[in-house]
Amino acid sequence: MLSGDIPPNQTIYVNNLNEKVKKEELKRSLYALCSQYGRILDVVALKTQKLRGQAWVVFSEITAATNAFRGLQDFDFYGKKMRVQYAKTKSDCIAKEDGTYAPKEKRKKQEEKAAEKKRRAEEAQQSGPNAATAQSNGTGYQLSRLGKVSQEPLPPNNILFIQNLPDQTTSMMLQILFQQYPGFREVRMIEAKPGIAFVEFEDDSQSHVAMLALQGFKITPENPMAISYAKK
DNA sequence: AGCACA
Repeated sequence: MLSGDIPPNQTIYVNNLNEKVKKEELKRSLYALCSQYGRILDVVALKTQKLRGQAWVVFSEITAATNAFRGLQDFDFYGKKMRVQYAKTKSDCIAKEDGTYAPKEKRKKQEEKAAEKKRRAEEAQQSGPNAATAQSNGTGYQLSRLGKVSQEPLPPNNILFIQNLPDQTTSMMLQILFQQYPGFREVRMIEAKPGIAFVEFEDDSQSHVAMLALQGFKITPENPMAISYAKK
């Protein structure tokens, strides 16, 4: 078995990831994908020579990690099959929770950190706040956004209309989520209209299944997506 | 292939 000798851990270790994906997007997409299995406390990814192509997703429960471990094995993610294992050690954010956290043995890692920081600057990517670091939200609805969500009842349609998406959402993120449901065809986003998207399925019943499954799904903790049928 | 986190 792939898990080999590694005992269950509430953090999963994922590798064989597409190294071309920018770090922030990678983390956000992993957050979105893994949220289906439970509450996520943190997503860690580094693009250093040694650590690119890998990530750690920290769940609040081991059971969630176990479900993700099984459910996401070989999942097609940015064109590569995810390989999932349990992490070998406890994540810092967990250690901090249970009081066992001990600051690192410094030096030697410092150089790596510095290099990473430099790389990040070169990447010159637009960044948002934490995003994937998530959690501790409670009821966190963004009222300004939700106010804009229209809620008229509409007749079934094979095309879904998605609202209240966070600004950093990409069509690839939505594809990763929606392609898990049968009949998926494509995602369409409009540059001029942030926060919304259209997702097309082959027929009404298939779009309905996806709508039920992903209704209220949070790509970030503040943005539960509002899914309705598109207008004809 | 590669198991980190300020």
